[in-house]
Parts: sequence; C-alpha cells; structure tokens
Amino acid sequence: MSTFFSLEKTDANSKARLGKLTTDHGEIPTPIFMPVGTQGSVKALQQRELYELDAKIILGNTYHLYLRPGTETMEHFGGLHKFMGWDRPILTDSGGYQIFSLKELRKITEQGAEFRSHLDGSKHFFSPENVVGIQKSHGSDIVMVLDECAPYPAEESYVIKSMQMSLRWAERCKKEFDKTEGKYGHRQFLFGIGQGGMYADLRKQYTKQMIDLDFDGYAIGGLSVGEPAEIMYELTDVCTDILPTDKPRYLMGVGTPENILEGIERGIDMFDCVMPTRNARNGQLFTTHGKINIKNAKYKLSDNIIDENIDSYASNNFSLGYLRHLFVANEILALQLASMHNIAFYLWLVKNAREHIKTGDFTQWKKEMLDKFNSNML
RNA sequence: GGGCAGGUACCGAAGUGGUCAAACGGGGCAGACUGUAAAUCUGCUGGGCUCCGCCCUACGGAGGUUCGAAACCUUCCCUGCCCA
Repeated sequence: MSTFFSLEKTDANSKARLGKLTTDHGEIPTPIFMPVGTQGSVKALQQRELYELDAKIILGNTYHLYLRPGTETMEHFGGLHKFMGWDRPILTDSGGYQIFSLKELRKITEQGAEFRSHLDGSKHFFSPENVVGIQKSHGSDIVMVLDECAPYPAEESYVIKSMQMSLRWAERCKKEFDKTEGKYGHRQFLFGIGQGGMYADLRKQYTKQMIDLDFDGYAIGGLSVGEPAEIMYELTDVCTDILPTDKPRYLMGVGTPENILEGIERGIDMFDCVMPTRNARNGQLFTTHGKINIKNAKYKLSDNIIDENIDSYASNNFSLGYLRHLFVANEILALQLASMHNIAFYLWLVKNAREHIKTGDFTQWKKEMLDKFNSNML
C-alpha cells in the first residue's frame, strides 16, 4: 500500500514544499487548492467541468450533507463519490466551521455541539464520534476532526479552554476513527486541526500535543476569521516550524491568491476557500492582471477576454462585455462562466507554484505575482 | 363636443397645508465577500459647497391664496377610459 504523503522537494529559499498525496481515488500534487462543494456540488460547476479544469480534490461538508440529504441517503448511494458522480478524492470538513459560523444556532458542551438546523430548526447533536461516523458514511478520502474555531477577537482564557476541549475532541475522533471500518472498501485518512486563536504560544502548544496524537495530516484552523493577514502569516509560520515534514499541512479556509502564495512559502500543502466560487457568483473575477468586478460599467464595451493566461473554456472564449451583460441580465450562465474561470485561476496559481518550486525559483515568481496582483493593471 | 380619472425624481408608484429634496419597488453606480444559512449583503442615486450642516433648482405650464404649498384655488397644456 502506497504512502499517503510523499515529500518530493523543499524549496531552497523558503519553506515551500512540493509533494504528493496518494488516495484510493487518485493522486493529488501539492501544494493544491481544493474547490469547496459544501452540499455535494461545487456551486455553479458541473463535475465534468471540474474534471476538465483538472481539479484534483474537492470538499464536502459534514454538517450540510448530514442535514440534507442525510446519512441514510448517502449510504444508500454508496457514499458521496458515487452519489455525486465524482471519482476523484474528496475531503469533508467536520462541521467545526459551522459551530463557528452558526453560533446563534448551537450550544457547545464537552460532549459536543447541539445544533438547531438552519433549514427547519430541528435539534441535532454533533459529537467527535458521530462526526467521524458521518464522514465514514460519506466515504470521504480525508476526514476532519471536530473542532471549535474560536472567534476573533477572543480572550486568551477563552481560547485556552476552547482549544483544550478541541484537543480532547481530536483525541476522541482519532479513537473512533481507528476502531471503525470504512464502509466502501477504500482508505480514508484523518486530519487533526490546530487551534490556539491568535496566540503564538498557544498555537505551538496545541500543535505539539496534536502531533503526539499522530494524525495522517495536520490542518491549521481558526485563521482567516477577521484578523490581519500578517497575523495569519505569522501564526502559520509558527505552526509549520513545528509540524512534521512527512505529513501534509492544510491551511483551512484560506484564502485570497495572495494568502495562498504566502501560505505556500511558509510550507502549507493544501488550501480550500469559498472565495473563488462565491466571489465569482457575486461578479468578482481573479485574473493574472488583478481582480475585476465584472459588473462595473467600464466593462460594458470591453472586447477583452477574461484572461488569456488561464487555459479554461470560460477564460478564453467570451468578452468581458458579454460576461458583464450576463451578470446584469441575471443569467445563470454568468455564474457558471465566472465560477469556472475563478476555479481555473486558483488551480493555475497552485500549479504554477508547484512548477516554480520544482525549478527552484518559487520566491522570485511569487514576488512577481504579488506585484502583479497589487498593481491591478486592468 | 361631453363626462370621468390622471399628470410626482431615470421608470413604476406613495404622499393631499409645515416634521418633503419627497416613502417603497425597479433600474443605475460603487463596495464587501476567506474550513458556503451567500446567484448574497451594504452604501449611494436632483445640482453645488467651506459636505455630520448650508445654498440653489424642483412634484405638467402660468398665475393666485397662505407665515408656509407637491398638496388649496383659477386657467392653460397633455394622457387614459367612457359617451356622442
């Protein structure tokens, strides 16, 4: 059986790494960006389009998929891959983020989190154990532990209590994960999630304790929750200094193209974020020339294509003027084309990062890219 | 020709003596969005300024009543419907 993660190269001038994740649903070159498909769908994109864009792995969400369609349906169809017609790797988030974002609808205790469904108000209970169980029913290749993501800002005393509980939850997840079999015959891997708020010493302490629990991979959670980017970079650095080099590191929920390059430079291997898809639906495009809001009047008569440097159907075949029209007219195709382009851009970004780590000029390329993004030439 | 109902900002539409530069929609113009309660949300939308306040022009046109009018009166113009 092949190793889950293999490190192929570490950059000479930074902590950037080139690696490969091997799952039973395929290989994932790292650094990688993972499009978010919360409810078993990357919004506005078809699975065949994701193949065409060469997305290597996508996300699903335990909380959302548990509420709808529910575990029974998921098992009936033989897991999320078969249900949604996607045979590449899937990572499912645990619902930890929903403990954070749906804070008015839940109550946390040592046992777990009691939720009121945002769909119908019904009560549900998430424990570290059942969250692992649900993810086994999903059959996700990468399973995330249940955690509590502390809000920003948060008192140190609160963060300490919260992270101590998250650590106990992580341990319970691990125990449950190890004692139960997968349901569909393929391997699943379990990631721990680091917490510690904005306190570097707490992050260090948590990370060390989490490493002792020996997960297949390590996520950094609780960042990009409103803090300045510099703090996020600093804390990422703190964590990647400690994390074992032979395991993948995943910076959860991040981020902007800039954030991703900064993360890669600090030794992060995996990223996910709703930004490319959500912002696409709201008319913001990420391009190699900077961000553009396609709804702006200045694009009304623009003959330019979205981005000549990105190789995707959406990026090269339509004028900005046409895409703007689709948005203004509220056509569904607007969301589809914009989402396709933004995902293509994010995947282009990490692919180029990999190539430049390989050729050894990552830091220089990264600097050029940041200059480009900041100059916003459009 | 007669009767009735109307003419309000880019459009639709409230408002019938002061708290009205005028509710609310739409449209338009910007902005936000980071492990998705998001095809969502926020702001602005007569002009000018020394811009948390002031000045000018404004509710079909003109004239009038009044301390004060988009609102009341007179008259003219226009629109819709009905009857001849």
